[in-house]
This record gives sequence, C-alpha cells and structure tokens, in this order.
Amino acid sequence: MKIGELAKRSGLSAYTIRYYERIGLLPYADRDQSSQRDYDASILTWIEFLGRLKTTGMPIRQMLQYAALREQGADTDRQRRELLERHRERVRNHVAELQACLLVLDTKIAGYAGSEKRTKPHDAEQPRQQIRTRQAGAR
Amino acid sequence: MKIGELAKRSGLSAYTIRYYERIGLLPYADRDQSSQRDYDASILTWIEFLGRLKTTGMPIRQMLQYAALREQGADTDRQRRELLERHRERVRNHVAELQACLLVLDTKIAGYAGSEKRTKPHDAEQPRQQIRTRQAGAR
DNA sequence: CTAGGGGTTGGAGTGCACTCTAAGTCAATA
DNA sequence: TATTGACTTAGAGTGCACTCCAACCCCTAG
Repeated sequence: MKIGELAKRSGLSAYTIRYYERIGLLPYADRDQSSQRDYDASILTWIEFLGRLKTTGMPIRQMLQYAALREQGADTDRQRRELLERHRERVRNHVAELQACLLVLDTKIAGYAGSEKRTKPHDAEQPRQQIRTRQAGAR
Repeated sequence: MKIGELAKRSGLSAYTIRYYERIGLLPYADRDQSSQRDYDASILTWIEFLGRLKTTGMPIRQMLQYAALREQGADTDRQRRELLERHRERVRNHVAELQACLLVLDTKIAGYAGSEKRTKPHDAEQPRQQIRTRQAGAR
C-alpha cells in the first residue's frame, strides 16, 4: 500500500503520515524500487491506536515514549502498561471535569428560558471573526 | 482590584488577562488615575465561565462570539442559548468518544498482564525527548 | 529622595501539531 | 513520445493560545 492509499484508509493526510515517520511516531517505512513508501496493512492498527491516544489528549512527546518502548520490544511491557495506566487516570479525571462543566452548561442554558423558535434555521456557525489587536483596525 | 490580584484570584496570569482584554474576551477594564486596570469582583464569574468553555474545548473565536452577544445584551438571549446548546452537544459527543477510548485503553492495559511490581517508584514522567527531524542530529 | 515593586504599552517569541511548497523522480496512459 | 499524477525530499509557513520583553510610569516605605 502506498502513502496515498494509507492516507485514505487511515484518515490522516499524506503530509501527516510523513511527519509522523519523521518524528518517529510511525516506524521508518520500507521503500519500493523507486523509493516510495510501501505499507503493510498492519500499520493501520497502530495508527488507529495513536488516534485514540491523540483523541484522549496525549501529547506527541508522550506517544513517542510509548512508540520507543514498543520498538524496543522485549521487557518494556511493564513500562508501557504503567504509561497507559497513568494516561487512563488523566483521561478519567478529564472526563469527570467535562461532566461537571456539562452540569454548569445545563444550568446556564436553563437560565435562558423561553425563546423556543429559532430565527434562521441555523445561521452559519462561524463568521471567522478576526481577532483585533485593539490598535490594528485596518490590516 | 488590580491585575495582579485578579490574576491570583482567577488563576490566569496577568499576561493572559491583558491578552483576553486585547482580543475582546474580557471587557475593556476601567483604569484608575494612573491608568492601571481596576477590576470589580464580578469579573471573576465571567472568567470562571470562560474557563468552563475553555475546558470543554471551545475555541477562542467562538467564545468571542458569545462575549460579543453578551456585550450587545438585549435580545441576544436566543442566540446565546443556541450557541451554548450546540456547544453542549459537541461536548457530549466528545465525552462519549473519550469513554469509548477508555474502554480500548482498559483492554490494552489488561493485555499487559502480570508484572505487578514497579521498577523505580515513578521515574520522572517526561525526559522531554527531543523531536528529531531525521537529518538534524546535532542542533 | 531613592529604591522597590507594582503597573502600562506595542510588539516579538514560544510550543505544539501539523500543512504546505519547491524542485525533482518515476510509472502508466493518451 | 509527451504529459499526467502520485510520489520523493528538505525546509518554510500556519493557526492557536498564550508568554514574554523592553522601556516606560507611578506609588509607597526606608
């Protein structure tokens, strides 16, 4: 599988895949006769797992630690487990925090009682309002 | 209350408070005779709420929208409520996603069976491993 | 009266995680 | 054969959210 195909299958961009390889998050891929990366489908499992770590807010530096231990293989099991356990704990705390925020949000929303009907059927999410730096009125 | 005091009370740095004012997330603060910011304690409630939005992953651009509606006051209630409702939905989805990841993490950790005792009692979290760009070996 | 410890401003710098560009190679198709 | 499109590399650029700096001002205690 070439990089374009892997990009499609993994959801990462080819840019990101190369970047991950460069920093060591993905193992250095075998190249074919014309020095193009040739991937084995098994890489998808690893990318998917990295995605979970990312979703749960693990910084790349820590993923690198995990990746390094994984490449060392032998006898790093305990360290990997401990790393994941510490991460799990952080994620659990974060979830709890989010749930507390949701309660606050519920209260706040309940405060805006009434006004059941909506103006336009969902007006354009985000006018990409420019951040003004006070002095800079014109660009 | 001057900015240093507000920083202490709010948990934000004075830098951040000025930054938030600059971009419009905090209202322009009254200045005293020597043009130093003088805050009313009521600002803390707003900062705390902003903190909730931030914790739940709302980007600053969207907080600005909310802040702008709030400053306009009158008749923006419905829009503010809708904005918060959309945000709440995103947060709920995110929490669900995190919980799914936690299950994966549990499974993964369970896979690293045994190895009950730990080497060193918690070795230094993060050696701040440098991101290598392959070609750049020396800095 | 002077030293210290706040504060003020505009603007520059930082860290993270990508994202893209330029210039080139290569294989397959019109 | 010519061109298209996917790939290669090193390195530059982007967007976000701060974080800090330089040079200055102002008040209070010793």
